Amino acid sequence: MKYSRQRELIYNAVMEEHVHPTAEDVYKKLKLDNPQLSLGTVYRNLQVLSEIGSLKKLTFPDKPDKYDGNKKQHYHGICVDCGDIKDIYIDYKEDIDRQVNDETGYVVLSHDIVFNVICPKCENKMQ
Amino acid sequence: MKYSRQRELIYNAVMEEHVHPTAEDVYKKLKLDNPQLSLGTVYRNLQVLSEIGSLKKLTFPDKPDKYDGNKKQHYHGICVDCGDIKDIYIDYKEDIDRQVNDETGYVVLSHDIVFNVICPKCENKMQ
DNA sequence: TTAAAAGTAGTAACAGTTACTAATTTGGAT
DNA sequence: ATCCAAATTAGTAACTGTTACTACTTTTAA
Repeated sequence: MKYSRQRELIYNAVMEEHVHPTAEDVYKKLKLDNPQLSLGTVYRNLQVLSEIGSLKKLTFPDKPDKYDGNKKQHYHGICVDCGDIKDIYIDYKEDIDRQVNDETGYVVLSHDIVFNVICPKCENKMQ
Repeated sequence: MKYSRQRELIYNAVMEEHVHPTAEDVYKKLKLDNPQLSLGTVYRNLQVLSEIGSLKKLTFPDKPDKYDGNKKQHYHGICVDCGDIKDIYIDYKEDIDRQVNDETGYVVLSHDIVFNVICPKCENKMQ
C-alpha cells in the first residue's frame, strides 16, 4: 500500500482522540486545517485502516460506526441512558475463548464484550 | 400498546426463524401471504418489539441489523470468513459484571459477548 | 354503535456510506 | 532529477438501510 498524507492524518486523528470518533467527526476535525480533504477519503481510509488492523471499527445499534485506535487491550461499555461509549479496562478473558472452543467446536480467535452500564453522570442525574 | 395483526405476524416470523433475520428478510417472508404488508411497518414493529424487550436487535459491522427472538441466554459468534452469525450457548458470566462493577465504578446491568470464530464449514473449506 | 387513539400502507425523505471519474500524488526505474 | 505507471484523492453521484409523513384503516373501550 502506497503512502498517503491523508491516510496519515486520518490515522493520527483517531489515535489522538480519547473518545471514539465517527468518520464525520474525523472529517470535521481535519477539514479545518485541510480544506481540500474529501469525506469519501476519510471513509475509505478508515475502512482500510480497520481492515489491516491499524484501527478497530466499533458498531452499535442506531449509531454511525466509530473508530478506536487504542492498542491497549480493553472492552467497551455503553451507557443505557446517554449512549456514551466507554473503555473498560479489565484483563482479557482467555478462558472463555477456551471454553467456547471446547464446548461448541468452533475455532475461537478472540472475543469482544460490550457492557450495558449506567455511567456516573447519568447515575447522579437520576436521583 | 394496541394489538395489531401485523405486529403479531412480525413477532412470530422472527421467533420461528433459526437464523437472525433482517427487516428485509422478515418483510420478504411475510409479503408472500400478506401482500398488503408494508416495509415501513416491519421496521417500525421490529423497533418497538426490541424497545420493549420482546426481541433483541443485533448490530454487526457492515451488515444490516438483525433480530433475535431466542429467549434462552446465549452469546453470539461471527465467522470471520463467511460472516455468519451463530448462537453460542455457554453459561452467563455474572462474575465479569461484578468485576467491572468493582474495578471501574460503572453500574453494570449486563453484557454481550461476540466471539470471532471460524465456523466448521469455513474451516473445512480452507484445507 | 360510535369515536378517539393507535396502527397501517404507500411513498417520500434522510443518514451514513460506497462508487465513479478525472486529476493528483507517490515511488521505483532510468 | 525525470519519467511513468500505479495508487490515491477530491468532488460528486448513487446506493442501502432506515425513518418520517399522511391519508386511510383497525382497534378498543364507553
